[in-house]
Amino acid sequence: ATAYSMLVQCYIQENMVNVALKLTYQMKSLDILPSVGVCNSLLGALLCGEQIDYAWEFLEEIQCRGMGFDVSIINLFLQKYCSDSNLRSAWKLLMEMKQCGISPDIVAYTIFINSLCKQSLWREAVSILFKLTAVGISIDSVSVSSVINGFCKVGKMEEAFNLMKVFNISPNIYIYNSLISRFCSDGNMIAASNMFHEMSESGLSPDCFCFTTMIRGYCKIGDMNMAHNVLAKILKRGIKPSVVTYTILVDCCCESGDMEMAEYFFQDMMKEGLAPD
RNA sequence: CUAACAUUGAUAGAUUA
Repeated sequence: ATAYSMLVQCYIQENMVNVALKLTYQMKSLDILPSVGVCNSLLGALLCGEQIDYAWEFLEEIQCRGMGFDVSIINLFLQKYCSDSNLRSAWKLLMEMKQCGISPDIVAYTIFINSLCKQSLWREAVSILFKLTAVGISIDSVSVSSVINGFCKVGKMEEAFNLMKVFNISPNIYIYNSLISRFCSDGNMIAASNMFHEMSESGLSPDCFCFTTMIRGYCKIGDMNMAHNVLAKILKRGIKPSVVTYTILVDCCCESGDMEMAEYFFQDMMKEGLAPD
């Protein structure tokens, strides 16, 4: 069974999903049941590659054979609906899974909540959070950060801070980055850098996303020195900058007509082994 | 039964008739 599982995983990584699928069916005919992990990777790959019919077919097979069937598998389908903005089907699935004896977990609800926020339905998102606490599902920082990000995107900062208080969540780097990102968009680099320091001082290590957000902020107010500074900090810390990091810098230089600087950042990106997109 | 591994959710840039 382990050998089969590893093979399947490898085929998926090599983008040979169909081979992996066949192999899994072969396992079943030998009465070897693939684990939940294997089913998950396979379904994830199928849904990602828009081979949705195969995915459903495989799901049925999973149910019939009594293979590892749990909430994480359903969550993949939920995620698929939500990334297609098909909230109605997602909600239907949430309801139906209960009837199959699988109760949605915080991950399932977070997928849905996140999708609500993306469509500016914050009230609904928050009300689900409250309902969950009422039925004894504990709210984690991921679910809250999803809503906070939604609030930050539209500048509802008070609501964002409030939510943290209400659910007694201390900010992690995702939450900090959402907040900082708002300040950067507003060109308020004083607030942004204060937040950034607060984050570092509370023992969290900012990642490439956080630094990139700061770079975007400094670029926005035309402070290329500080932007450059932040980039230097990233490299010094041994964090890998991304294509996005450099794109922001190059874009900013181009806009201000400083082609020399733009060229410099572009070359630097290549040196880091990053391919422009 | 235990352990290990694998699997599902949140954050940054650019594209607009």
